[in-house]
Amino acid sequence: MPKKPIRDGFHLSNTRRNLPMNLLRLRERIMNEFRPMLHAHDVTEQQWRVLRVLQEAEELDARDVAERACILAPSLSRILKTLNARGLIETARDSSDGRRTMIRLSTAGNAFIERLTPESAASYARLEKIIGAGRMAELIDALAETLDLLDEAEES
Amino acid sequence: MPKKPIRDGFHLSNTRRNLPMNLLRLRERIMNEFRPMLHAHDVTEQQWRVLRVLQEAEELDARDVAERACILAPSLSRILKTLNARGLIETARDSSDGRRTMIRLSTAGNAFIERLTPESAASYARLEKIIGAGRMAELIDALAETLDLLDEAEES
DNA sequence: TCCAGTTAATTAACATGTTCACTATCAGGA
DNA sequence: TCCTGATAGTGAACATGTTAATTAACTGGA
Repeated sequence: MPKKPIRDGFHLSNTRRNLPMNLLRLRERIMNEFRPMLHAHDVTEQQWRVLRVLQEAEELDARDVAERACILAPSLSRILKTLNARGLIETARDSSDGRRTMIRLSTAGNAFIERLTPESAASYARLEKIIGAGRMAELIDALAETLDLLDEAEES
Repeated sequence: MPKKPIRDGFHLSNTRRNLPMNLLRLRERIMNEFRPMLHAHDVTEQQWRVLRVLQEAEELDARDVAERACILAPSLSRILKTLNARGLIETARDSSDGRRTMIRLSTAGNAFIERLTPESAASYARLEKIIGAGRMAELIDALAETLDLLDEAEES
């Protein structure tokens, strides 16, 4: 039986020292840098994530898009409908598995991304200047490593 | 003029090395640990954040609650309405400033939090075991420091 | 005192988050 | 072949995110 004293077994950590809260707060501040740009081009954060994930992968099924963009399946259904109606993506049933929907950027979608990329890169550069390139890289590494730890723990 | 070569001025960083994306991904994994508990007690993430922020502060106006819980004013309006109807909080107009709404936990609200605290603490402890207490503390510090940097930059 | 400018909060409208339910499809065995 | 179970995707319902517009209340001067 562990004997080490716990200060207060039933006390919640202060929200200023709370990991999920700090992740949320930092992300909010950072997104404030990007939101005006996205809004000016009439895309939401989530739509932009979908487009970027597609740009990286050429073609993906909906499941992979959802996972990579951190979007739940029901939300993705609606987002894909919107992006499709807007002509930014193309969808097709997988011939080898009738359940899957394959998704890819359209020519217009690629052009759209390229139009926004300079602004996005500029915002990112501003952030990097404030945070510091070194610190920013360390933070990204720390986040990625922690993600890996959670993935490993999940498999057991 | 800086001469250092930029690999591609108009190239977006890979989403696996993207700070906002990693913040989002890690937060999602972590919240997966807490969501079942919140759902079992019929509170949303956001409602829980509001309750916890109130617990820390005794009494706050809506503006402070919104800022501390990372919730926008329109969302908070709806959430307060829900929590009030449920008897977990009490609201009153500020006597010295008719615009402000002062908010505090009700007795039932305090009891509710205390009922969930053991489960929440247990989830947090599980996470800490997976991530490592040291790494977790470092990560929280790094996030807090980065937040401070952004705050300072904003003031100028 | 009056008024223009600011702030706190709410409402509206649309997009997304979240869980549940449901359909269609696939995979593996009896 | 049939059946059970698992997977991909969608629809529904309610809560929240996001921006814009609105109302009420405060503030600081002319």
